Amino acid sequence: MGTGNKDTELAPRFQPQAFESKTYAHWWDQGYFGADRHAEADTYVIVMPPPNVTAELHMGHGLNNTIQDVLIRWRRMQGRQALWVPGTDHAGIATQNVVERQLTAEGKTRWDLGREAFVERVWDWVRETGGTILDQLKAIGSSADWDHTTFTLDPGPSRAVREVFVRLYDKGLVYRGHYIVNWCPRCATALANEEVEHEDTEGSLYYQRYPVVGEDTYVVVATTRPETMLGDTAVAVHPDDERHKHMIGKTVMLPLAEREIPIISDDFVDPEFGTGFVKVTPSHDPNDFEIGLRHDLDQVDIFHPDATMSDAVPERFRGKDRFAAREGVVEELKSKGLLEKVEKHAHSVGHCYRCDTVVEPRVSDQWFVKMKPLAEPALDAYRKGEVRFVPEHWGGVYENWLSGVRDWCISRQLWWGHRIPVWYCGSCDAMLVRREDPTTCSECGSGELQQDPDVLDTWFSSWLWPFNTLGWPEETEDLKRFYPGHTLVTAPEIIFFWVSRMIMAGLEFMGEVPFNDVYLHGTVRDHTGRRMSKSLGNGIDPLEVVRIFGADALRFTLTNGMGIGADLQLNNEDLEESFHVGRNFGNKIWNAMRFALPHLEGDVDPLPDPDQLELADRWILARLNSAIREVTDDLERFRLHEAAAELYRYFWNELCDWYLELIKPRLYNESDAEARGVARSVLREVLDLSFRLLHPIMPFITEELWQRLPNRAADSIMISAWPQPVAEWEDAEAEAAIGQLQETLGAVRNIRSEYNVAHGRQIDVMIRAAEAPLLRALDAEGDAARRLGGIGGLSFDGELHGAEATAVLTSGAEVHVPLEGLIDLERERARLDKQADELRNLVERSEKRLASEDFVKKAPEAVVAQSRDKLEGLKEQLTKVDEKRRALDAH
RNA sequence: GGGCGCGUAGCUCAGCUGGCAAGAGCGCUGCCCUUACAAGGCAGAGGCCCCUGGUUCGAGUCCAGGCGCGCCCACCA
Repeated sequence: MGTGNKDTELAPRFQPQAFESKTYAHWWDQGYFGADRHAEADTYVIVMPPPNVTAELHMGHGLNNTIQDVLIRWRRMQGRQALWVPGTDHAGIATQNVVERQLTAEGKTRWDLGREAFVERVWDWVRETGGTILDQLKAIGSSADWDHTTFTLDPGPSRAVREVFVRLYDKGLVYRGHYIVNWCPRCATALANEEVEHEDTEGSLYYQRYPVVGEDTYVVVATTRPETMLGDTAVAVHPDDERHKHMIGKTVMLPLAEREIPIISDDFVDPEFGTGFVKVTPSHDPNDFEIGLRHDLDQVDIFHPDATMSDAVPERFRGKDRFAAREGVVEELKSKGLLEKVEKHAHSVGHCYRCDTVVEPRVSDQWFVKMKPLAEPALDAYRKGEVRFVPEHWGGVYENWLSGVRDWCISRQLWWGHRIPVWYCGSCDAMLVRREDPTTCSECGSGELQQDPDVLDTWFSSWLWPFNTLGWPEETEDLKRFYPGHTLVTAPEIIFFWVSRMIMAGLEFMGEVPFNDVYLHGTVRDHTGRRMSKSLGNGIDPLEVVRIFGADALRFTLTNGMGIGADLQLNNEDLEESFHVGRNFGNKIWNAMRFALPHLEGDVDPLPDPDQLELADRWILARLNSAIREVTDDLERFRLHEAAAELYRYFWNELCDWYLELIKPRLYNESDAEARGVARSVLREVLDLSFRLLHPIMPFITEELWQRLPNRAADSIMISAWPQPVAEWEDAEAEAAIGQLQETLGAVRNIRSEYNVAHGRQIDVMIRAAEAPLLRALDAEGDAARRLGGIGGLSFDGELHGAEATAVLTSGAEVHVPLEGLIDLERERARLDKQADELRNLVERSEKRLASEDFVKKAPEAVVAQSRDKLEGLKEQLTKVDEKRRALDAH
């Protein structure tokens, strides 16, 4: 970086704590996170799913933001004007609940404080804790443009909310209605359908007798909620129900309440269920509400907002909680002989998604958004391919939901949030829907205006996120330049809440979808498979992981571990087990550089002409090319786990295990400056490009090490160019040669290991029937090969005596190791027999395949040819193994 | 009631458009503190790819059915 740490000595261990925060601060100071709205390049925009403003970072955030940062860093390196827009959400109901819980602990309620003081108290809490999470995101390396940080209650987004409300109202898409909605008695507010979580519950079905007026008989209704009978205003049967249709028009006496209610007929009733008679409670059941409208039934609201019984019920029940009332009702019915029976009954019960209280359907005045007109374009856009989902099947979920979408209840009886921009005139009853606060009534001039007490659903501001963060409704430069964006990274559970609504809002207000790709990642789980959550106490604190293992280890582990659309399991009881792979990989990278650095002192020439390169150089460049191709392709297809795995494999098993070892002879040989120079140039180049490939996933260590490389092309790896494959680096010849060398050394090492040849002891190796690639490799990399195999004398095509350990390679080349005194003939026979068995097996399979006329005729020619070659090779291997085995017998 | 996902080594999982002599990490076994790395190196053991049928020259991969797990939606009185 600017200061340029040029130490050639690195600490022997990777210690991320030593540089991560310093590196991050430097990036920010240099302004690398911002996109230039005036630059020519194509943009790449991600809007961050805004975490709740008072949230603390958990692994879900860690995963979500790591993915986004990988994509942003990669696209930025590709030269796109990459903008990642961060921010926080006021999270109406969630935040209000937190503060209410604080009040509860103090023995107070929000009503004790009053609206103004309560909201001020929430603001205090937000000021105290808000934004913490953004700092925590920085600790994991997030390169969001913090200058664009937005809070959903900021003046801009607040203006946007009003603008949207008024526009939709003017279009008739926002309306006020007296409907039955989901009501949370604890939060004392309405909820949208999506905010209700259904849980299967083993409940009871109560069969209750309602005496028929004027007759000595009764009808039996079945219900899971006996207490609601106090609000019944009818009993219904199906119009075609032969058993019961004669009852239509009669009247029953509602027990306990002692009210007379009619028997009516309605198509809704399923004659198969229960007795065929249904109690109708228009105030407390969505279906009954509809029936009530059709038949003009009374609505008897038997609950207070907190679900205690209201004055509409007989005095003895008043004030009781709904569940206590249920018991009371059941007891009384039983004692009066009006409870026929009780059956077990499985059904699902709705719970508030924020406090888990059982939701109560309740009739009230609420504001709604008419969804159909907004949903149609959103469906179209999806069907035309303007929005794609990864994994694809989520598109079906999106489509399904939008196709059957119901109107969206957007008013909340909360105090924390965007106030509904509607005023009611106290003198002429006019309703004013305004962008700006009115002071007088436009109808009558009165100043007696009361603003609607409710606030808007949090998602009513979130759905504008892709453009309200860019200044909308102002026609800002940002908006023109950075809308529409490109990728949304989030979890599948908010497809309904957020993803689909953003698409609707984008189309409605901007005329374009807000992003093209929706990447949906899985859930982080603990080692027992449970979702990690605060309430379960099984979470892992990402910051603790950063402290112990570093942000890069965290990021690598998350990226590498999260298969596309799959969940990620981590062990919250053993952080070492979960994160050491990432940490170890960091250490490997660190040590590769630690090895390389002393060899890169002084001037390092650029890559020489191809004809000056050694075989190993050509090989690593070809392998690097392949890594560039694969990693880029994986990122393009959101296959981050495969990108990570490929990088791990390439860097560790090719670059470190082989290339660094192969060039050691040249690097250590000071007497051949030219050969050493070539190795240094290639080493520098390969590390440079490898660090760049690694950078999106492991930004800190790559920056730290890249800064120490000579001949850097940029001030920071963050803004260096993403590697491109180089056509001249393709080199099948080098790949074949080194490939055969690897197999040869593998065979030698295997023999050493099988015969427990001491590590320091050199052995002679004789190779017979080597093909050109292997000869070439042994010629070019002989010194290294000797070192890696602990080989003393290397000879070719000599006489066999029988007392050698032998391996036959796939090319047919034979590796013989004379082991005077060490060789155990029995053991060697067994080795060869095992090898021969395996080969015979393969030969058999291969022959069988080729013997099939269908295969030869129908399979592609290349496949058949490959199969023939393979068989030939196998046979040759087998022959040689057999030969050697016979020679051993003769010995 | 409808829909979706998953079932591959002891564990956690890759395996994308069918060509696999089925992979990785951890764990396990043996040898090695070889001057980049013991957070390491080298060598190895370990698999009815859930079951049954089908399509195909060829199935871990595609199709159908079954079993087992998980999730989502639904006006389940």
